[in-house]
Formats: sequence, C-alpha cells, structure tokens
Amino acid sequence: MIERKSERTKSAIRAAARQVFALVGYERATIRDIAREANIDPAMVMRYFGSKDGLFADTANFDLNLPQDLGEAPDKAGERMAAHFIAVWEQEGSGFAVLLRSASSNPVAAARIAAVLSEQLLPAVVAMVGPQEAPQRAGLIASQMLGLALSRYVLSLGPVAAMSREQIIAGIGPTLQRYLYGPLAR
Amino acid sequence: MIERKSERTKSAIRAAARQVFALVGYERATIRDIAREANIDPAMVMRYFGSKDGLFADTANFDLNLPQDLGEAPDKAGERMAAHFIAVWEQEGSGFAVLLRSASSNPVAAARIAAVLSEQLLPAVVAMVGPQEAPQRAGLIASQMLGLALSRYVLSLGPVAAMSREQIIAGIGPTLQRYLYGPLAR
DNA sequence: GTCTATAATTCGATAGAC
DNA sequence: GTCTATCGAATTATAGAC
Repeated sequence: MIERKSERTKSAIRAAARQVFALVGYERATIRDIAREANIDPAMVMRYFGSKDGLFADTANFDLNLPQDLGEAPDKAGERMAAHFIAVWEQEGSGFAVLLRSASSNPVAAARIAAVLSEQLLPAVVAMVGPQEAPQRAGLIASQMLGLALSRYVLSLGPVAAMSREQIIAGIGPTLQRYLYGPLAR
Repeated sequence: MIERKSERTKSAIRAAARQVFALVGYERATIRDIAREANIDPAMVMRYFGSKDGLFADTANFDLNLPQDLGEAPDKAGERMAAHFIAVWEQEGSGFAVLLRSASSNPVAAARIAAVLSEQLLPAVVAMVGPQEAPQRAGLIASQMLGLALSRYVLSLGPVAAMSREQIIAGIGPTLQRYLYGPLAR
C-alpha cells in the first residue's frame, strides 16, 4: 500500500502546527505561518482541518499515561512519578507544550488540562490513597508539575532550565512523595 | 488642589486595563474592550499610553516585596514565604495576574517574571543559604509558586481553587522549607 | 481634552479555476 | 488535490475637527 498523498500532507500540517502552536501559542500562531513551516499552501490547512480551531483541537492533545504500578512501592512513588512526568513531556509530539503554552489565554486548552487532572491524575491518586484526600493531594501535585513545566519548558527560566533531569527528579520527587502520603491540613 | 481630570482618566484606564489583561491576556485584550470597561473613548487610551504595548508595560508590574526577616526563624521560613506569596498575589492591583496570564505568549511579560526571579527571589535566597546552591533552590521555589498561581488563579483548577488559604500554606510551606534548607542533588 | 472618521494591516475563511 | 484571488471582519494607530 502506498501512503496516500493527502495523508502525508495532513501529517506535515500537523507537525508544523504542533511546532508553531507550542512556540507562540494559539493566538499568535497563524494559518499562514503553519503552512509556510509545512511547505504547503494555506488553503490546504482549511481543507484538511476545517478551521484554525479544528487544527488546534486536533493538535492539542495529551495523554499523561500514568503507569498502573505507581502504588506498589509507595516509598518511591514520588520520584517515579516525577521521572514519568518528565519523560512524557519530553517525548516529541506529546502535545503538552501546545496545551500549556496556550492554556492561559485559550479556554479549549485550559479545559483539556483540567480534564487531564480530573480524568487521569485524580483517579490514579484515588487508587493510591483513597478518595477522601485525593482531590487535595492531586491538586498539589498538579500545581508543582504544571509549575515545573511552565518554568522549564515554556518560560525557560534560567535556574530551572539549567538543572539536569536528575537534579529535577531529586528535588521534586520528595515533594510529590509528601503530597501523596504526607500529612495534610484539614 | 483639585485632582486633574486627566489623572482621573488615566487611573480609570489603568484599572480597566489591569482587569481586562488579567482576565483574557495580552493578545485577546483589545483597546476597545478596555476603553468600554473604563467608560471612556478608545482614543484616550492611545493619547495617554501611546500604544497597546505602552499600556501593557505600564500595567504589567509586580513587586514580590519579600520581607527582610525571612532568614531569622529558619524553621518556619517556608510557611512564612508561602503565606507572603499568597498575600501579595491576592492584593488587588498587584499586577501579578496580568503578568502570569500573558507570560506564556508575551515576551515582555515572560521577561518580567524572569526578572522577579533573578532580582528579587534569588537575592533573598542567597541571603538565606549563600550563593552556592541558591539558583537551584530559588528555581525550585519559583516552579512551585508559579504552578500554584497558575493552577489556582489563572486556570482555576477545581481541586486547587477549592482549597482554603490555610490548606495551601500547610501543603506548600513544607515544600518551600525543603527547597530552602533540605538536601539537594548535585 | 474629547471624539469622529478612517487609514493600514492582518487574518480567517470562501469561491472557484486548473 | 492544489493553488490564486479575494472577501469580510477585527484591530491598532493616526489625523484632525470641535
């Protein structure tokens, strides 16, 4: 089977869109920019994705893909969770950069991040610590991980961007560990 | 002395601009929106602030205003720092919401946040723990505090927004405490 | 000081030729 | 499938009357 030309064009548009959306965010990204980046005609974008919103909805996807065995060795869960987050984010084409870059100003992106929290992170935390305190614990975890991603990948704040993966994991792992299993205020 | 009309107009524009910029970010905010919110003519905005960029530069300001005595009771520094952050952010007109809402897509806003880190937070951390590990520690603190602000005030993520100030401080204080004085990876 | 009119751009989207 | 031409809307910014 020869791959159809239209599919190759579509893939090229998708890749270019991910790149441009991740770099400048939804508002500043233009269909013309994306088409130029993909070396195709701007009208092709409309043909294949219908609208700028349609292209964004197609591109701005993210699956946290948490492993099932996080609760098995509870004393190292924080570190493993931190390492997993970083690995997933740094996967090319994960779509997370697209989402986070636009979340502050684009309601669709913001809603998808909220959905990842409530549909993926929260259930995992429930499975680990039970339903009672899970929302608080998941919320604290989300705040730290979103802040890390914002500082390191979106804003590229010097001190955070300069740290190695190992330093990040060693610094943040214990935080997640405490957010999972440490004491909590009522 | 009667306050001059022009000054009152300028203040009204500033207040409206802060509100609109904080709510929808730099790109989606329009001079017309801001003028309508301030009940003045859009041309007045140009007259007093020169351009949309000029207005944003005037509005998007933030002073972390860290107290000098943070290092004096080192065992409670994390909690006091967390409480101080929250108090400053929730001050009306602090300009922090304006900055954070636009930081992901606006280079000026991003640069100002980076400046707060390097010129205000970092020196304070240096004063507490010395210059050696200060950048890492300040970077970790920034990641947690920016993530909290993003989750709670910008994205309004359910679980984070639902927590009380006390719960936030109890949850995040120990994290900052460890980022300040705990062990670090090399 | 205030407002009207409009210039100059930019962009998403459409129509239709080839 | 691909591309040209262009519409229509929105927005920043300016010129100038009052």
